[in-house]
Amino acid sequence: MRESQVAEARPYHHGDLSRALIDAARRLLEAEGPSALSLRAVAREAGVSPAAPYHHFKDKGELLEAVAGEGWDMLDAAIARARAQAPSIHQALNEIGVAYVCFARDNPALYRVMYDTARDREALPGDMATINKDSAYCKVRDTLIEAGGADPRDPIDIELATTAAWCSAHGLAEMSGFKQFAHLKDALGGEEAFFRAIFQHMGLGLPRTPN
Amino acid sequence: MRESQVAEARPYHHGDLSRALIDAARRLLEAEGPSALSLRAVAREAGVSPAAPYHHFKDKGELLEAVAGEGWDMLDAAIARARAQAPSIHQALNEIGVAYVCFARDNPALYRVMYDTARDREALPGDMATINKDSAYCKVRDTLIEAGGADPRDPIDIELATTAAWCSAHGLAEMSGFKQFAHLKDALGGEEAFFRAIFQHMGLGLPRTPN
DNA sequence: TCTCAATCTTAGCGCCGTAAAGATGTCTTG
DNA sequence: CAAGACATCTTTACGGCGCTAAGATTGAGA
Repeated sequence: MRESQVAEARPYHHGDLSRALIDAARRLLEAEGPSALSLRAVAREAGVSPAAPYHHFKDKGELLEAVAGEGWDMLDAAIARARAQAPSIHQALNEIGVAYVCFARDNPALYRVMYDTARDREALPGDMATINKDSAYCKVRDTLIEAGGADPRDPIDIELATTAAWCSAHGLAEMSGFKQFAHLKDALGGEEAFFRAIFQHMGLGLPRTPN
Repeated sequence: MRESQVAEARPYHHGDLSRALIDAARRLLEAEGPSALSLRAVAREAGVSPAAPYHHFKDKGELLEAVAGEGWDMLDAAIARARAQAPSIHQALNEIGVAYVCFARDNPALYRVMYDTARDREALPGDMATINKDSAYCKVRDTLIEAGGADPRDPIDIELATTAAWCSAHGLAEMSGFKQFAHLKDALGGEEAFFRAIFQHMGLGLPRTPN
């Protein structure tokens, strides 16, 4: 080591700062929470000046969008895994739901950023169907049809059923970290059991009876 | 008018600044959105100096808690109205759900503040049952029992069913403003029809069939 | 009336997002 | 290989933020 400098004096032009910034943001996000994620802190974490990110992202929002994008990819992968491992089609829906909520529980800050950035934008889960055939939304939709929870010949019904399932899971995901459920989780023997019980009550994908 | 001053030079000690600050916050919140709500802006809106609020609230969070508290009161009232007006017990659940989501749609920024402050705290909807017998949570729970969606002799089942319903509604409420549902809302002839259709698919409070 | 405590203001700290302008290194073209 | 064009990064600076400390003002109780 030619210098006692620990960070060994980053070279000329850094190489791939976009990548480094996104990684730094994700690190900070899960370590300190969403409120602590400032653009300056990200730059600090990546070892560059506060203005450097602006050569790779238009503003803070655009960096967060990039972070959120990776989040959606991770979520897609988790849903795919859950669906592949489910023993039956009827269990698949519950497994997908549990996987969804577990993702939110394990990446709470990332999950919030994903929806915060999706809120304002034009594209959102419902629209992902048109963008990405491997999206979690499509997997939920197809599983729902296969399980008999939606009429495969009625596009509106399909979208409604998928949206209903998605919203239910999102609601639980948003509240999964709330401390008041602690006694329910204890009573049921763990968080996943709690999630499963809630999904049971939601009756996702079950044939609907008239009201 | 003794002065061309429009705001006519606020008197000695203002009178009830807490109240004025909460009102100013709510005004700003719905006018400019949650991100625009700074403590300084609230003070400006109320016509006092940036430091004045600190004599009434420990910090920004405490002011937001006060705002959120009024939000929960408003929500309780809306739920009570919906339940009272429902013609049948089975329709009551759907009406409550629709009222809940309409509240979130009509007060989006307030709704976010309500959950943002609830997230960190110890108390939350599930816990409100112990605090306020008139809370929306209790109304949902009682209606659920009456409709046969929960076993009245199983406290755990009651809480699970209520939580499931609550989470479903919250999920839809959170996403109710997403622009991608526009075509569904159009196809169904309005926002409320869309909410109703989603709740229909969720099957809230219906007797559950085994999985 | 005098004092005191509550309330409000001014001033200032360090943080933030962002813009403008200068420095530094790479790439292209002759 | 030289030289200018270009991308990338840094420095500096602006206004706004949450919050604190110290000083001014005022209403209320002794």
